[in-house]
Parts: sequence; C-alpha cells; structure tokens
Amino acid sequence: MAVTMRDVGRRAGVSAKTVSNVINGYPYIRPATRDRVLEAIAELGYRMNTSARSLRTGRRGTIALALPELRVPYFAELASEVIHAAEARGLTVIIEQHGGRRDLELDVLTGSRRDLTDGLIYSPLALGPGDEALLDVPYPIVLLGERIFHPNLDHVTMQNTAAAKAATEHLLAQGRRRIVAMGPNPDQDVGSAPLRFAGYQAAVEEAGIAVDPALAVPTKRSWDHATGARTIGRLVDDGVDFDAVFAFNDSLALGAMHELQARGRRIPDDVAVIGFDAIDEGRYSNPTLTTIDPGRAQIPRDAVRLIDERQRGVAGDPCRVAPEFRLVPGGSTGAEELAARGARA
Amino acid sequence: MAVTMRDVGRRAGVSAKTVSNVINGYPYIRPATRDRVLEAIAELGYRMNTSARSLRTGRRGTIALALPELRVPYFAELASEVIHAAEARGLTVIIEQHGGRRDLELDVLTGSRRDLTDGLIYSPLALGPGDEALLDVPYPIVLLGERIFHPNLDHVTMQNTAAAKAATEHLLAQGRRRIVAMGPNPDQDVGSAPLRFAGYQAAVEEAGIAVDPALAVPTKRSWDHATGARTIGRLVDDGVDFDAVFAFNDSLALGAMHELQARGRRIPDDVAVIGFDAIDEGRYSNPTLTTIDPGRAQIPRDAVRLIDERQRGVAGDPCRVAPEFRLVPGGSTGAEELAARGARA
DNA sequence: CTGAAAGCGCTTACAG
DNA sequence: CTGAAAGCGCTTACAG
Repeated sequence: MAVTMRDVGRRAGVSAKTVSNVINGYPYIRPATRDRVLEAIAELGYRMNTSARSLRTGRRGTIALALPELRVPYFAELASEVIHAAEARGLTVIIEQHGGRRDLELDVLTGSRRDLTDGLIYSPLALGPGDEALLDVPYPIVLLGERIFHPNLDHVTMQNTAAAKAATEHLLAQGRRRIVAMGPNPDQDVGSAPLRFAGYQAAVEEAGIAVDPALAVPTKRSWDHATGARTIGRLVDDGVDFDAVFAFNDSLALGAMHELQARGRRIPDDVAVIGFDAIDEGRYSNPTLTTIDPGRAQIPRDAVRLIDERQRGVAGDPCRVAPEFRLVPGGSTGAEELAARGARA
Repeated sequence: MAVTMRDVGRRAGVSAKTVSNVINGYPYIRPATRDRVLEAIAELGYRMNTSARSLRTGRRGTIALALPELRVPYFAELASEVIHAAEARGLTVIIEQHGGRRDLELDVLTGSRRDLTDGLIYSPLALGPGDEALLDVPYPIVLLGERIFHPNLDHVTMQNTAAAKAATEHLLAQGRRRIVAMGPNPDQDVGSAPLRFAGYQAAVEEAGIAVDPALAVPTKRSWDHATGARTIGRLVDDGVDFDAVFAFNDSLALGAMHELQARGRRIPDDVAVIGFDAIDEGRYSNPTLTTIDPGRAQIPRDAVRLIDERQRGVAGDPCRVAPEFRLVPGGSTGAEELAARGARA
C-alpha cells in the first residue's frame, strides 16, 4: 500500500500526528524532530493522501470557474489569470464551460460538479433578472458580469458606463462626430450592452451632439469577429456615414477593422476604431487596437480573493467591486505615439 | 452535519451499502428498493461526499492538462476540447500552465498538484531529449507534442511532416515557386519546426525546385502574431522575393498576413499564405486563412481516452497515435470557393 | 438481492 | 512539544 503518515512517523520515531504537524507547518515542533520527519518523508517518498485530508477537514482546496467558452479569447485570458491567482492562494481551479445554455448554467449550480469544489466563480450568460433565487445555494459564489445580481453574493463587475463614456470621449476628442456604437441590443435590457450604450450616449450628448439612431447598431449576442465584420459591412452597404466605431468588445472591433480595411477604408484616417476588453489580440493587429482595459489584472485577483475569504469564513458582508478601468491607446485611433511612450508596455 | 448514506438508508429502510449500490448503478436491486432510496435522497437533499469515496477507492476522477499558456489560442481551444472529452467520460480536468519554463515543467511532474489527479496529459516545451528519465513517475502520462518521447508512455502527436508537405504542395499546385518557410529554427533539432521543415523541403524538391536558404526563415520559439509580422517585415525590407508563405502555425501566418497587407501586398494575389493548426481566428480573418487541421477534433479525444484507459488499467501496450490531418481551404490561398462548397462548414 | 463489519489515511479534540 | 483514540463518509470483501 501507499506510504502513510504512520509509516513516516514510525521511521522518524514519532506519531502520525507529529508528521501531520510538520507537514502543515504547525509552529511548535522541535527542530530536531522536524528534521527527522522531513528526512523520513524524503526517504520513504511519502505523498499526502489529499482525499483523506479533505474527508477529515471538509475542504478540498478547489474552486470552479464557470464561463461560457474557454475558446473565446476574453475568457481564456480570464481563466489563465484566475488559475494564477488561485495558485498564489494554494487553490486549484476547475473550469466549466456552459456555452451560455440555460440548462447547462443551471447544472453548474446544482450538478454533481459542485461536490468537487469548495466554491464557484460564476459568469453566466443565460441567467438573468428573475433567476436570483436559483443562486441560493449552500456554497460560496462570486458572480462576474452584469446579467444577474444578488444581495447576498460577492460580485466583481466593471465600470461599464464610465468606461464606455471615456472610450467615446476619446473619439470625440479627436474630432470624430459620427460615431457608430456597435453592440447595443434593443431586446436586451440587462447586461453589458445597455450599460455601455448609456456611457456612449452620455458622452455624445455632453458633446452637444444628438444621438443618431442610425449609428446605434445592434448585433447578436455573441460578440465575435464575424459579427463585427458583417455588421460594419452592412452599415457601409447601407450608405451610412460614419467616421469612428466604438465596438462593445475587442472581437467586434477587430472584425470591423478587418472588414473596413478590406473595403479600402484607412484606419484611423477614414475611420477610428476603439474596442473594449483589452484582449491580447488587439496588441498584434494592424493597426494595434485602442481599447478599454476594464481591470483585467484586478478582476481575477478580486474574484479569487473573495471566494477564498468567503469560503474560509473570514469575509465580511457581501460586496460588489468594480476595479479601475483605463484607456489603452493604440493605432486604431491614431494614439500609438502614446503607446510607444510606454503606456501599454 | 451533512446527510450521509447512512441517513438516507435509515429513511429508506435499507443499509448504507444499498444506498451506495443504487447511486453507483449496481444492477441487482429491486425496483421498489431503488425507488425508496431515490426518494429518500431527494427528500433529504443528499449529496455524495466525494472525498470519502476517493479515499476509499483511491480514485479521484480528475486529470491534469499541463500546457504552456491558456491564453495562446491553440491551447485554449485544446483545453476546451479536452474538458468536453473528459466530461463525456465522467472525468474532471485541472489545467496547469507551465509557461515553457523548465522549473515549472519539472514541478508539473513531481509537485503537490500530482496528489490531486489520477493522471496527466502533458504538453511540455522546455523538456526534451535527455529528460526521458524524468517521465518515470508513478502515475499515467499521455504526452502531447514533439519535444520528448518515451517508450513506456502513450503519445498523441501530429503528422507534421506529411501535413507540411501537403501544405507546401497546395501552394506549388497554384504555381507558387518562391515559398517562404516561416518557423524553422537552426538551433532546434527537435520539435515541430524541423519536422514541418522536412515536409516543406520534400515537397519543394519533389517539384524539382532547389530549396533557397533565403526562404527558410527562422523565428524565435514563440510563434505569435508579433513574430510573424516582424519576420515577414524584415524579409520584405531585405528585398527577398517571394510569392507564398508557409507559416509553421496560424498565429505566425496571421501576423505575416497583417503585415503584408499593411505594406500593400494583396493576398492571395501577390502572396499566398498558409498556416498550420486551424485555430478559430483564421476563420474570421480577412481573407480567411488556408491552414492545416492536424486533427483538432481527434487529438483531445485520443488523449483523454488513453489517460482514462491507462488509469483504469484497461489499456494495452503504450501507443503512439497521430490522427489524420486535412487541408482547410481559405481565401489566403485563393481557395475560398472550396470553403464555400462546405469543406469548412 | 441486501446487511454488518472493517478500514481507506488523514486531523481534531483531549491529554499530558 | 508530542501521543493515543476517535471518526470524517464512503466502498470492499464477506456473509447470507
């Protein structure tokens, strides 16, 4: 059978309990004892049986991150950082993909995977207002996104409206006047889209410009390259006049940028483009993409910190945090000199 | 305390063992008994304590997928599929990122995370020939990639040379004669690069063309957009004449494509471009990217199947599999009509 | 078809 | 500073 703490203890001339104390960093151990134990561990090649520990403590040291699709760059990057942040706290992450399907999002909450983790970082897409009661579950949840809120749950969100306003102001400051807002969806009264559109609207109106409905271009909910390309293509085909695009995420922006260039529009000369999210891809596009960093570094850290603290019972009242955002200058709005000065390092 | 099988059994008028039998699908149970047990489970809200089960069985139902970086699209897509394939077998995946750092790659093999999983799907970048002994570990490993091989380990690889040859032949068939090979690295005698270069070389030579060393363009090891753009830019600056690019992965190809377009070259008219990997991004680029699908659907399925079978002890001799590849036609080589005919659906 | 007993390998009180 | 006992909640033989 496997080597146990008892075996290690026998070898070191101590009890299993002392071995446990050494491994778990219990402070009051005579150095000589500790050394003998560590030596025995090495000699016997002892490995902790983590199932036994979990059974005894009731903790697994594992959290779940439930998101729509790992292959969407935004989520891949989020997952990467959540894993790093969790590792720094000794936690292990299990990623679950629900694809924005309601049935799978419900399964995330109650399915058998919940017997494998101590807590859940949850970024739903299909759940929304009216589903709050589903979130009353007997384990800690940290919510991400703008789809659903719950007074008892920690929530890491974004300054969507303020950031969208800043993005629009950036375009206005460069003299752009006919700015497309790509992403608002009239069917959707909740989520990032209406919040970002509100920021756009506020900036435009504060600049003394009437919001032109022809420039508020809805898209389907999956904000990807193809949608961005198709949407801007249709706008051009329809003869709509515009000199800038604020796309509600980077994939839309990059898709639109490709399509505009394919149709001979120069960026930023003819059309300035700004995105939202600050995914890696925008740093390698041609030109580089000006975008909003909604707090890429902070969001995963906060989410993991909150779930960890909640799970360990050291958290205070449920809280809602929205990290600082910042505008990342790129070539797509002619702001690359700033970039060169190191703003994006 | 939590509800246990004993509690459920008491409620249903049976023993804990019978509850266990019901949950685990043991066949010989009277329907009436089973129904009473299931009812009791529902009434009491019983949840399995998976730590206890793991302690008893010695199995956790968990596998690790160790890869360089989740934020690299190729790996994000691989991870996504591995998770799906694992779920289909009732396995849970833990992703570990080693960043291609040797110290972290070693830690993957021996670190404490190995006490949390039953097996490892391992895609190393820093380990290589000479490190085989490090892979002699007391748990199942399935290797991915071309860096290191081991006679006792299952290995899922690609038909690198044959696929690279097919890619090059595709360009040759369209009358291209000066084909850049982007990615070979003279310092690297092992890995995908030399294998893909061999395929390129074979195709060119079979076409009766001498391989021009000026067209074999080395890159640094991280095959990303920026590298592709920079590399092709330098080639143009140096006045090298070429009418096609075979990039050793899609990110290089997409970076090169951007840069060429930024410099006014038309694709595919002036330069045809083909990549390798078939990542999602190439389906949305302008033009779409012709590429090699090295078996994207099969690789994760085989890897998970092998680790599962090995771990359950139902596997035969260690095996090496390399799925079928296929050429995915796109606009970057003027092959989009094929695409339109449904070849990429 | 089902039950009673034992034990997987830890950690938690409880002593000393 | 360290030990002996008990028990976390399952499943595995062993019976019947």
